[in-house]
Amino acid sequence: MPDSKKPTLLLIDGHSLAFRAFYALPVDSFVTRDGQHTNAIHGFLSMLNLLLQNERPTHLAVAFDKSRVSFRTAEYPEYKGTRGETPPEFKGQIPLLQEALAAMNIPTLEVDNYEADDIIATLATKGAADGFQVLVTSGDRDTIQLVNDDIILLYPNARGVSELKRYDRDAVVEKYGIEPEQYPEIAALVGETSDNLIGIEKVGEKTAVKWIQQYGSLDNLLAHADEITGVVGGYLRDQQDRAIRNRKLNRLVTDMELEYAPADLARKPMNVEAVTELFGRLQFKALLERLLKIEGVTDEAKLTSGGATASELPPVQTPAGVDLEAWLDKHSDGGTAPLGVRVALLNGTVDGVGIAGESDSAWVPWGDAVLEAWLAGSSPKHVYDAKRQGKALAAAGVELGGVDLDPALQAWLLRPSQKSETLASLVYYYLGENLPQPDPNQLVPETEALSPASEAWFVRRLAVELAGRLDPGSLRVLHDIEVPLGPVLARMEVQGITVSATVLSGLNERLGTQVADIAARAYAEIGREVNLGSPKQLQEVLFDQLGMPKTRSNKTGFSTDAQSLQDLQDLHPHPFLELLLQHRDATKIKQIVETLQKGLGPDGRVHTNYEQTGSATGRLASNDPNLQNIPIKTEVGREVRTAFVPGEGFDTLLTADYSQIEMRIMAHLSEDAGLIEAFNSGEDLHRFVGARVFGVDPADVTPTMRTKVKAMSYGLAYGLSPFGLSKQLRIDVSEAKELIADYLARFGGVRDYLRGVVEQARIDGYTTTLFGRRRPFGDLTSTNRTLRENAERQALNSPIQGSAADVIKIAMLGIDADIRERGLASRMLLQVHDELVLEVVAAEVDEVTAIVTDRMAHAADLSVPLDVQVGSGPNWDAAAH
DNA sequence: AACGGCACGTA
DNA sequence: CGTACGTGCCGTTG
Repeated sequence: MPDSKKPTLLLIDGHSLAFRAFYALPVDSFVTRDGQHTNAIHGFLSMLNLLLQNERPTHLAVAFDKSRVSFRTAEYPEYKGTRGETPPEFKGQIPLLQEALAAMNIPTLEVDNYEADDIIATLATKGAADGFQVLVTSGDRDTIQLVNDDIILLYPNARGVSELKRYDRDAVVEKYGIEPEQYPEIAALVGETSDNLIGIEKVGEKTAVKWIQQYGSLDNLLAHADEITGVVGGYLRDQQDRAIRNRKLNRLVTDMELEYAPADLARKPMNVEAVTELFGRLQFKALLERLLKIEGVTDEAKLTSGGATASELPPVQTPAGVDLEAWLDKHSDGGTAPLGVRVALLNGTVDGVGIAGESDSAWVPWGDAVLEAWLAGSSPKHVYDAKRQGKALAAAGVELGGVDLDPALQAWLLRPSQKSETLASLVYYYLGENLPQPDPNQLVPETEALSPASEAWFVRRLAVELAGRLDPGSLRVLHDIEVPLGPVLARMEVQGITVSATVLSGLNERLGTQVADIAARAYAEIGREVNLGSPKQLQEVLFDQLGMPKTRSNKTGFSTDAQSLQDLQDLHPHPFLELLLQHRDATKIKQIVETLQKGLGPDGRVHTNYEQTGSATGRLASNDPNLQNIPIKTEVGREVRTAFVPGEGFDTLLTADYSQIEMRIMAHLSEDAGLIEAFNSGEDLHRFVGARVFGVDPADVTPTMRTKVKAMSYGLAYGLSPFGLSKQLRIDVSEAKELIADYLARFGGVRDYLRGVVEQARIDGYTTTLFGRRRPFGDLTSTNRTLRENAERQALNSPIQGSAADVIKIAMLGIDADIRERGLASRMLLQVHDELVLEVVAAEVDEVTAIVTDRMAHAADLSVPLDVQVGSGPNWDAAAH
C-alpha cells in the first residue's frame, strides 16, 4: 500500500493501457448501437476504477502519445517500425477516452514530438522530488527505469489490464536481478522487438544481466569489451553501436516543459452530468454506477455541492430605490456595460432578482419600482435562459428588455448537438468552477443555494466567456436571430391556441368505439385476445401462430412496423394484418387527442413550449404538448386539426407556409441552373424536374414519374441511398440507382454542391447555414463506416434544414415586429418548421396576410423566389389551402 | 419509478 | 441502408 503520509500521484500511460485493454477484451462484445467500438475505453476505465478504489491517489494524470512520430523516430526512423497499422476498431476510441477523462475532470497531457512515457518520466521524477508517492501505470517496459524508493510501477500482466503487477525496487531486483536504473542497459543489449530495436546477437536477458552485474553499467561494459571472451564477446565488440543507439533511444526524458506540475494534478470531482451523458452514449451502465459509487456520489447535487467554488464571490449588496439606481448606474458604467441578471422564483412567482457586474453583485427583492423600470428598459443584460426568465417576469407584470447575451443560447450555438445544459453544468464546463446547489431531495439542504446575485455573477462571466468562443457567423445568428426570437416565442407560448374540447371529446369517443371494434374483430381473426400494442405479443401471433415469413429483424426479434406489415400483406395476406394497421392508426390518433385534452388549460387553450435549443440544425422543437406533430396525412388525422380554432375575440385562423423551402434553398446554395429555372418558371416543380430527368415534355410527365422524382428530390437533402429509395418507391435497387444517376446527371450543380458540402465539412469540421449558424462534426473522418456515413448524411442535410430554420425565424421576427408596431390585435401562435399559424380578427385579415406574405417571402434574398401559401378559415384544417 | 426499445406523428 | 424532432406504450430493471 502507498505511504499513507505522502500524497499519492498516479500517472497513467493512456495509449499503452488502452491498447492492452483493446486486446484483452473482445471487440465484438463492446459496440454501441451506432457501431462505435468501445472495448478499449471500457477496459481502460474499468482499470482506472480499480486503481482509484485501491490506490486512492490524491493526484492523477493520464499521458498520451500525440502521434506516432517523436524525436526518437526523427533520430532513428525504424524506431517502432515493426508496429503495423492501428486496427480500425481501435482508432476512434482514443478521442472518446479522452472525452471521458475530461468529463471525469482528469487532466490529460500530450506533447508534440514526445511519447507518453517521457511525460510520465518527467512528472514522476518531479513528483518524487516534491515528496509524492508516485505510481506509474504503463504497459511499456521502459518505464521500469523509473522505479525507485518513491516510484512504483504497476504493470499489466498477460491477462490484460484487470490485474496489475506491482514493481517496487525490490520486486525489480527480484525479477531481473538488477537495479531499476540498470534495466534500460539490459534492454539495450538484448534489444526490444516491439520497438524494432535490435540488440547484440546471441545476447539474451541472462547474459546481459550477468554483464551488467559484473561491470555495473553499459559504458563500463563497453570500455572493457575486450575482456569478454568467446563468440558473444566478438558480437559485443562488433555490434556495440546498436547497444549505444538502443540505450539512447530507451532513455526517458525527465526534464520536459509541461503545462502541469505534479501539485496541479490534484483530483477534482468529476462532472457527473458530462460523465452520465457520455457513458450513456457509450452504453456503459454498470461502469457508470461503479464509478459514481467510488466517487461517493449518489446524485449530482451532492457532488456539485461538495466541490468548492474556486473564485472569490463578490459580496452581495442589497441596494433599493435611489440607491439601486445609483448602484445600477455605477456598475453598468452609466448603462453601457451589460450586467448579469438572475430571476429568483419562489413557488412559481418572482421572489426577487440577482444582478451582477464584474466584481459586484446585488440582491433586490421583488417590488422595487426602480428594479422593474430597469428590467423593462434597454440597459444591456446577460440572462441565462432569457425566454423562461422573461416569461416569469411577464407573469409578474414586467416585460424584460435589453437582453444582450444568453449563455443557454450561446452554449447551444457553440455545440448545437449537445442536450441543453443547466447553468451549473455550463459554469462547470466553461469556467471550471462549481456552482453550489442544494440537494432537492433533502428537506434541510446541506448546502445553501447560491444567492441569485452570485448566480447572476456567474451568468455574466459565462456570457462573456462564451461570446469569446463564438465565431463571427454564430455571433450574428445569436444577436440577429436567436436572442430577439426569445420574447417572440415566449409570447406565442403564453398566448397558446384555442382547442375545442367538444371536438376533441367527440373525436375521442368515436375513436374509442372504433378501437374496441377493430380490436374485437382482430381477436376474432386469431382466436384469442392479445395486447395489440405489444410488439412482443404481436411477434408471437404473426410468426409463431400464423406462420408468416420473418420481417426485418430488430433488437427484440422481428419488426412489426407498418412497412413490415404492408410487406407481409403482399407475401402472406391475412385479415388480421389490415385490422392491426387500422388499430394502430386509430390508437395513435386517440393518443394524440388525449394528449391535447390533458394539455388544455383553464383558458381553453393549449400552451406548447418551444425548445429554442432543442435541435442540432437550428430548428425549434415543441413539447408539452408537441404541436409540431399534429396529424394531417389522413382523413381522421385532419379531424384533429379541426379542433384548433380562433380564440375569443378572433375570427379566423390564418396559416402561411413555404412551399418546398428546402428545395429552394438547395437551388440557391447549389446554384444549379436547372433547378433555379424550375423555380423561376412557375411550372410545378416535380413536373419540371421529371421532364428533365426522363427527357420528356412537362405535359407528358406521368403520375408515376412525378412520384418518383418527388421522392428523389426530397430524399436528396437527406443523403438518400439507392437502397432507401428503392424501398420507399417499391422499385428495384438497380432502378433506384439509375434514377439517382439520371437525376444527378441532369442537375449537376446539385450533385457538385452536395459532394462539396461534405468535403468542406470534413476539412472545416463543421457546416454552416446561409446565415452563419454552425454545426460541428467529429465523425466525418472516422474510420468506422457507420459513424462516418451517418455524419456525412447529417452534414449534407444540416445547411439545408438549418438555413430553412434561419429563414422562418427571420420571418417570425419581422411579422412579430410589424404586428406590434401597427398595434394589431392578431397574433402569431404556432410555428411548424415551414408553417406559421396566426389567429386574426376579421378586420385585419388583409393586412395580416400582406405582412405575413411579405415578411416570409423576403426573409432571405435567394436566387429563387420564396413562395408563400396563405390560407384562412374557421379552424386549422380549413385554413390550410 | 426509471429506462431502453419500438412504433409513429410532423416538417 | 433518409434528416430533424416528441410522445406513448410495453417490458425490463431497480
